[in-house]
Amino acid sequence: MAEPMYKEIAQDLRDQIESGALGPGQQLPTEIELRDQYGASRNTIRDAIKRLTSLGLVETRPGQGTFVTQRMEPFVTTLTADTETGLGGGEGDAAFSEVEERGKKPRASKPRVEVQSAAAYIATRLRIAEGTDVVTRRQERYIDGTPWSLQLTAYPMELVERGASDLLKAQDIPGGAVAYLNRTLGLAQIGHRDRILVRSPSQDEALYFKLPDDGRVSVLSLVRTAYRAGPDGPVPFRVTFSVFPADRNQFVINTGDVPKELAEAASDQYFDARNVTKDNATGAE
Amino acid sequence: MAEPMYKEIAQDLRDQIESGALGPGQQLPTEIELRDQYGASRNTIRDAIKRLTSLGLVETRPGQGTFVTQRMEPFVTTLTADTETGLGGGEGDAAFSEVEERGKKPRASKPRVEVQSAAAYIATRLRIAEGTDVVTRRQERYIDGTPWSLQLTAYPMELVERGASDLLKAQDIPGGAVAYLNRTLGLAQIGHRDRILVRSPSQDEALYFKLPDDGRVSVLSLVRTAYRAGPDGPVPFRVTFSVFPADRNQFVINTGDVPKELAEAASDQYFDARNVTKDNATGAE
DNA sequence: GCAAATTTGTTCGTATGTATT
DNA sequence: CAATACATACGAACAAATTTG
Repeated sequence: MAEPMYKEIAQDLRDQIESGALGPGQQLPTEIELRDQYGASRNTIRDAIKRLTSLGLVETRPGQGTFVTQRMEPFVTTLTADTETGLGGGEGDAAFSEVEERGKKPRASKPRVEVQSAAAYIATRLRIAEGTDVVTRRQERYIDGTPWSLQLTAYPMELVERGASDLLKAQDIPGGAVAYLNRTLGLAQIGHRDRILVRSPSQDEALYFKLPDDGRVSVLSLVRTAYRAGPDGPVPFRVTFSVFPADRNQFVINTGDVPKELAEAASDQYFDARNVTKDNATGAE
Repeated sequence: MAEPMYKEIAQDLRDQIESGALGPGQQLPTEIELRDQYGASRNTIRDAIKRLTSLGLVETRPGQGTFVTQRMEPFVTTLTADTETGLGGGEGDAAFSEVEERGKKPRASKPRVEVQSAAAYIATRLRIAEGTDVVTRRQERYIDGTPWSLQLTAYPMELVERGASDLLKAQDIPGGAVAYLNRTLGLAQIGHRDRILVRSPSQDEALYFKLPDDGRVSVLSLVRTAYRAGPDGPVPFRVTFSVFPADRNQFVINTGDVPKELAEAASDQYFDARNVTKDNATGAE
């Protein structure tokens, strides 16, 4: 009984949830009922519930009650490119067909195009001088009406000057920008590098994705730099920053020869992964 | 002033932190001082600080004070395989050299080997019947003494029976298990598929990684299924489950031809990524 | 459509415990 | 051992959101 009361209560409720005694979507007893059940004050009960909320196990709805969290059906994005289109990672038309294959309704906003002088984080990745003009194209993606990702792609203005004027149009580029640049400028993408990290959402991101404003749902940030051939090795010509809420997204990376179909459902993945480290922490080195 | 007081106070402190007025590691005023500064009760101040804690912006140390969070230097793992060894994703020796290249001291526990009948989450991925014997090898990895990842790999017992008896030894397999299987059984890995998701840590994982016990730091779960050639397409022969705390890990995926060196530091990555969606949320579709 | 009842949210005061210096 | 700072716990009152009658 070394643990404080609110943690004991939280643990007790947690066990009930994880054992399935309290199923997803089910309502917990009210704070008053729990107060009486556990013989604690309402504030202590609230501390216990706050803990469960922070763990993502329950959510409270003012005027209604406290409910066991219902997991959203995650969507799976394949990060490795289709070798023909050079796409992948939720880009352009490739993302759309991947979504549609799974019986969902994808939608993307019209791109918002801007010409701006490159900030450091863009300039570094495109290996151009800070302040050089770049075209940025911003887009949001939805699946079945739920906001799924935010995306910003930057191209050196030089590509427009050389004839790729459609980059400035606030319209989707049919077949994708990579194919367009190849057609128009003979610019071939020879590879790309993705960089992944997880962080808590900015306030804007939390608002846009309708995430709880206390940062308990992380976002996954994906930065893709695409390269064309150059005399001294690959040269970057495009950088895309994507943001995905971590509670509704999974990612797949295929290397070499792998089966076309995934072996297991996205929803399984979540529960399976928890079993792995069961006794690991206690194990000595 | 629609917002409750504790949120206003939290926002004010948040602005100070994000503007740099309060730098990493710096101590905030004590609860009593903040109470006087803002003219609120101590409990309200504590609510504000709890919010900042949940956002990962500050951490409190009993008896000492509240401090702006110091970010750990993230470590970067390359997920795509070295085509020669077929490794990648923090596996075996490949992981070690990647760590050492960056001037860190890697260490891995001796593998803990078990023979067990395959649970569903292993059997599905190896396409074997549930209950079939599998060899599991568990390992923990450290970088400069900090626990960095937990890993469990499962092989069908059939591989041991066919002669790969070293899989049962509680020792590292020099050159990696993939090379060993190739040497011993002529079993060539032709590809692998990674599956990534982010979730809150289990209690064991939080303990092992010394993460705060309220689940505010997520873990990234990586499931890698490796394939060999078969008459009807790729056949899985190995599945690895890895868990990485999201606050100290980044990942890189190379596709096609890309520069050897990364364009930017791991620590930049974090801050850069936040700038991207600045005005995105407010923008109409 | 409105009022009452229910449920969670916010804020305060107070007392005492625990960790660190 | 004393002082300081955060942690736990209780009680109370009122506010805000939602459902119900």
